[in-house]
Amino acid sequence: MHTTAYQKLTSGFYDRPDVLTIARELLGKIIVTSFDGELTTARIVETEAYAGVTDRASHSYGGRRTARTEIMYREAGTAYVYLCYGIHQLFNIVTNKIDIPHAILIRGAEPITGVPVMLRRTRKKIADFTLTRGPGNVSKALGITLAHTGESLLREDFYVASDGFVPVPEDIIATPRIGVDYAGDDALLPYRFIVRNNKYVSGNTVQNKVR
DNA sequence: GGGCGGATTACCT
DNA sequence: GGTAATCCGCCCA
Repeated sequence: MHTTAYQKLTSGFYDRPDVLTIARELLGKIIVTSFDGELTTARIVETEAYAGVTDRASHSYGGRRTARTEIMYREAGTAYVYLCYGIHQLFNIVTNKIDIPHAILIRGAEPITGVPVMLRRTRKKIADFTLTRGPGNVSKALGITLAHTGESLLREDFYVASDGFVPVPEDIIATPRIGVDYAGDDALLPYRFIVRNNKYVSGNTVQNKVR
């Protein structure tokens, strides 16, 4: 498997005003990491949009700027990685203009290349659907850590690409986001995008409800 | 300087 | 369905 047919997404893909459109279009795209010469790739099947200062579920709600959230205000195509529950490192992609803190959480992906490397990183023995299902597992399998927060996705060893595949519209479902009950009414917004019937999508209960 | 809780996961009953 | 694991970020003092 070579990456020569992959077209790296450019600044223009990320630098657009509608974070929901970008989150939807990221379905089917491929995350590529080649840290320490170890190539791992996986096709995105689940995303969540976080719509900046007006979104109560977002870390940047109300324009909050801290050492951690500062990354969200950077240029489109920057990686925002943060620690959740003291254990899991969650990978987001910053979108829109500088100072507009939109971000998209990558919640699920389907392994393509480098499964043995992913198995070692996750300390799993078998490559079942849990390998890259759920945001914590996606980062772990692809080797994405807190050290990558603030880094550009336009670089050579960490980016998102297209191989021309696009899910048909009927296979894309929008649902409420997972684990954001604290956000009041905003927890009900359909800002989560999933590929229908894909086993690498988390939260199947919600998926079934929406069906 | 201290206390609390989370954009989760895996393993338990 | 319940909960332990595990720790940084955030807020308040």
